[in-house]
Amino acid sequence: MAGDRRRTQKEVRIADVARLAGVSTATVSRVLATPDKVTPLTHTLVMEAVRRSGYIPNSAARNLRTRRTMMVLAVVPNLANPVLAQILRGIDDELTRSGYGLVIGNLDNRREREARYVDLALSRQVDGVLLMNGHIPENGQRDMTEAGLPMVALCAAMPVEGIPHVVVEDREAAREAARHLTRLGHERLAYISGPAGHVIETERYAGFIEGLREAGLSERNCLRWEGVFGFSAGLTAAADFLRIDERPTAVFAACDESALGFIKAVRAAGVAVPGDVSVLGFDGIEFSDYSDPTLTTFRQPMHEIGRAGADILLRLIRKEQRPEGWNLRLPVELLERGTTGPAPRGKAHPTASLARTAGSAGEA
Amino acid sequence: MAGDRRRTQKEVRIADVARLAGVSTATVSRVLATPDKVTPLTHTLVMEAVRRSGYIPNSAARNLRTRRTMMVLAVVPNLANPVLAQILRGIDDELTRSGYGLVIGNLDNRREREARYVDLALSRQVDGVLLMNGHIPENGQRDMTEAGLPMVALCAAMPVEGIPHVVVEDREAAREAARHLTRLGHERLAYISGPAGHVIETERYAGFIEGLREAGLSERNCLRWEGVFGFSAGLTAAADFLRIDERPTAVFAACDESALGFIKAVRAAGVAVPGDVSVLGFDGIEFSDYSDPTLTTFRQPMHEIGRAGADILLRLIRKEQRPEGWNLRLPVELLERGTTGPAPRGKAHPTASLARTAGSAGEA
DNA sequence: ACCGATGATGTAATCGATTACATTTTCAGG
DNA sequence: CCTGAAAATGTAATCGATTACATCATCGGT
Repeated sequence: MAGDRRRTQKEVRIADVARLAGVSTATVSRVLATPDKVTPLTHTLVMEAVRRSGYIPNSAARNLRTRRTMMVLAVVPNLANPVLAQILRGIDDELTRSGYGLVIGNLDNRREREARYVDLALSRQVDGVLLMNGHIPENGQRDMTEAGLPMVALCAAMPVEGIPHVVVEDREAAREAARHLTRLGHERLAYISGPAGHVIETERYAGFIEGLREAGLSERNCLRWEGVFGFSAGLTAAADFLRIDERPTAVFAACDESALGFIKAVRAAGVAVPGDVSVLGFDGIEFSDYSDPTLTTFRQPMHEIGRAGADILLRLIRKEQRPEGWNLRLPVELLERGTTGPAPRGKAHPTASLARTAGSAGEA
Repeated sequence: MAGDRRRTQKEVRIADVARLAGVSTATVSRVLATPDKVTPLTHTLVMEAVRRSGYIPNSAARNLRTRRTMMVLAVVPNLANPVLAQILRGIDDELTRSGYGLVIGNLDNRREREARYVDLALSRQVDGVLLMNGHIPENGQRDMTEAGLPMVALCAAMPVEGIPHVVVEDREAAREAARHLTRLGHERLAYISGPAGHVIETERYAGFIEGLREAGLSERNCLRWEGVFGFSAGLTAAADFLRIDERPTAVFAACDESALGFIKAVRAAGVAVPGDVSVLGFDGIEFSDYSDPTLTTFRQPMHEIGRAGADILLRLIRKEQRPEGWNLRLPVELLERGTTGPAPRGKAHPTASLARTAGSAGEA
């Protein structure tokens, strides 16, 4: 009766099971962990005791002893980003297959949030870390490398050596973007960037310019609008676009949302897509196929990025010898859809009526 | 030299810090946990030792002793769903504020995945659970309630008593949907459902029918297409729609993706939205404002659902007395945008040319 | 100058599993 | 039937923190 009231639900410990089964705790543990090291009889005995008592091992105790938590931390800049969400699904798939759990380290685009996840990792609350934020998180005092925890970078390679990464062919894709657009006859282009200085951002821009050069153009033919990954970048870019005298006839956006934001805003102002301006996205999010017109874009293998990244991380955790293929560069696929078309011909200002900043400073 | 090689990175334990600072482990622990219970001198001494040694408490040990993990599990049907992603952001915000971490239990729409998260919860790997899947997860043997863990249901109330929930006014909203559409003169309606039997699904349908009744119609005026939460439901619904003789003039979809899928498919077949058919969504995902035309829909307070749910859970974890407001029904807001308009008048078949299943079985 | 209360610190038990090592059982081979 | 290796099981140390309890120091009040 005494000491009875405070535990509404019984806490069953391994010792209870052992007593119930008439064996030692060691044997119970073995039955659960290595069933083949145990007599069939004891096995059934113990399992029955487990069943009857409703025993579930306490993971804190287990983690302490085994020095493993079977948990992985995924640090993402923004949980709500559809690309990252898909990558997380891929990660989750692979982790689940190996019995690992997923802890989300959502930065919500605020870098100061990293500190918390550094602590999480360094306190060994997880066995490994997947980084999708393009750099090593730090908390002011220390950074994540200090723990000696297995880490893998996704989407963007790390600025330091020794961390395997899974990325896509950003540069090549951007080059193809330039090829695609110039081939359609576009000569005045624009680029809506992601966050300045971001690795993949830099890659994509560089690739785009390279592609322009190949086509006999240069970066002087290409406007650059600074932005973030999101709709807003497209909106502000569009605002500028509409203000411009000699408008670009093709726009390459570093992500689909920017592209879609841009399209919405310019169409609202009467600009036709792709009639007046072609728009090319990047990512291939599900929604890009449901806009009107459907968005021409590059499809990233999002699920596979996550899956492969998690796979590599698990191998690191298991301390497998580093084989080839610790670094992956996955290809992307150009989806030619409805928002790109031939450059408008003839007049320099396809939408001259809207160009308010200059009368008609035309050229050809 | 011996035993030196296997630890590339030193594992600093609390005892090391204690020795370095010339105090006991208890004091070190106190400095870190309850700094006010300690002399300023010892405080600096210990902190200095912590700094010098790079000590970080081992969370497994701490969790074992304190019986807390400072982690919360969120069970979601589908991580990539934009509504759930936004809710997760809200959850994360609130958890972060209290120093809690977030473990994701992604079901990926496969119910058998629940088992794993039941184990996770029952093994006390987390301090509480947020359920967004509309029922109590089980693993065949046992279900989540057995652990006596704090739980809160989000989006959908639980079929059992005793679990606080945060939901939105699904029924009221659906009634308003009916009101909105009938007021525009629509009399032949259709409903694209979510997964059959899903709580919120049931609520929304019931509300919609109620609304129709109020307008003097009945469920005989309303087609019902079974679906899931996603684009595909809209596509299949559209396929059926296009096949129909007497087409509905207004469609209410249980989620924005279904609505958008429907719109894409019918427009591809030459049906005008909202000219020939009005479409009303639910959720108010970010994209719904970037489709063309922009989607008329109900905006859920997604972030707030997550935030409030996490808040309640944290209070449960802290064993606060149950005040009022453990159950929340948040309002939704109708966003009247571009996909709903007056019912097409005159001919019974606004798009008769497309109705291939019947010649012209018109009426009015 | 002494007492008791208050506050700071130390000692050691504790959380609940895993596992190294010791012990017992089993069984093939002589 | 005996022997020794292999297999099964048991005993107890261990993981690394927190915290109850014991001890010691401090200090105001008389």
